Amino acid sequence: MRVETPDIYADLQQKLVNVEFQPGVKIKPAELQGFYGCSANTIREILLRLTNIGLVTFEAQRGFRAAIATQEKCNEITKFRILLEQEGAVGSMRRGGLTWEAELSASHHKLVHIETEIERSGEVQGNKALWTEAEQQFHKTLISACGSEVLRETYARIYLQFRQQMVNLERDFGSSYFGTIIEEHQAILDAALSRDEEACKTAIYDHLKRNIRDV
Amino acid sequence: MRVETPDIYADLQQKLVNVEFQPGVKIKPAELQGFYGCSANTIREILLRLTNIGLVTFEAQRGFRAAIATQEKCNEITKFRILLEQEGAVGSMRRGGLTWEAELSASHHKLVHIETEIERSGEVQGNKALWTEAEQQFHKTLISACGSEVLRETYARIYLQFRQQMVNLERDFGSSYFGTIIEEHQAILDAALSRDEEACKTAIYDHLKRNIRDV
DNA sequence: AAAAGAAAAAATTTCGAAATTACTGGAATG
DNA sequence: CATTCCAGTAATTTCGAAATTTTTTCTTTT
Repeated sequence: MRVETPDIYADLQQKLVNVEFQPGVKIKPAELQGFYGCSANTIREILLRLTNIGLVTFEAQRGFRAAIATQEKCNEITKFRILLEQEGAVGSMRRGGLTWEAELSASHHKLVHIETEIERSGEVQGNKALWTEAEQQFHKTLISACGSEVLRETYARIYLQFRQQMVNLERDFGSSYFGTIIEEHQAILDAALSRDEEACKTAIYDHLKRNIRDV
Repeated sequence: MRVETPDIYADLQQKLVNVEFQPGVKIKPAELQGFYGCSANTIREILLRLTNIGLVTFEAQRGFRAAIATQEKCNEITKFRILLEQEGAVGSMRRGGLTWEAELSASHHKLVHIETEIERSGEVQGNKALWTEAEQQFHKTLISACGSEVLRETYARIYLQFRQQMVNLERDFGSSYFGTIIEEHQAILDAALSRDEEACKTAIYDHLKRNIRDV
């Protein structure tokens, strides 16, 4: 197996986000070297870059680990995500035009389609990567017209950390879960398209509040 | 000259923040290697980590540059900094106790001392590093009790970028500059200590708004 | 038997060089 | 005269191994 460095980066990111490395587990360049067919140094460099976005932790002389968060930190990530998403959504509602509305509708449509399918079939595991991608796209599109690249980049980081630490560890992907999620995404879409800033902020909060838990 | 890796990191960060590398200029590991007495690879790794905090840009196969921002991006950084600092300050006002108040007073006292000295003597250049440090400490302390490590880390990044892109490029360090700054810092301190959230948010905005310019 | 210490093993970090890729300046072509 | 092509040069990226540091294991001591 011979792949380019950017592909290795993408693959590792995807594996981390989807918890193929258990949070807290050690990640040794020398072990991945064989799998990816490159030197340990190249892996090291990639891991160093993944620490930038918070998916990996790095301690000098002690190597890398898949990031692990306490419940308190999970709460921080969630609250911070809410702050950024509310700010970004409001920005988009003020500056976004027809193109933004169309893109938001489109990404929502795709998302609902996948969520409905999962709810109908009950098959979560096989559709998770597909759903992850669509969910990210919807939220990304929501804030895409906010006019701040800086905000979007920070949001992207936090979103991945959120996913790594929470979505995949969700206790209950049971029967009613996707039904609820569908409603929440609908509420965000409706508020955004009708340019109701307060309603949209509330909908975002309601969508994410389940991840804030008592310590 | 033989130094440890963390020292090289700190030194380069300090140089970048204080614009000893002009924004946009190429930074070549092979050239710094001699100065720091280590291999080019070590420099490369350090630069990679400095891209994490936005002080350096990296493009595959094209190496590193001191980050350079358009006026638009400067505006984004400023607005984002305002958002984070307002959120953090409000958090501190709600959760911070006597210790926080004392630390804030202390860092403000130091800052005012330096600013007054600069205003009196007119000697900016020689005191800049000292002032930079004190200014950062004050703002950092302001949000230190907000209860969110995630927010504080993001703020730290943005603060450094702000400094790199703006403070050092400030057109006018003239006579009245530090007088104005002193008043603004005082307004922030007063509002924070009296737990007046709206006044504090306004004071933060007023302190930073000069950096938002028309494109 | 627990704690401290020493030796061995494993992992991380640094290095110098080889391989790859981008850049520069000049010659050939239209 | 401008443009493209080509070689030479310079920079970046990758590599495998050496040096350093941490971790583990086994011995010794209290």
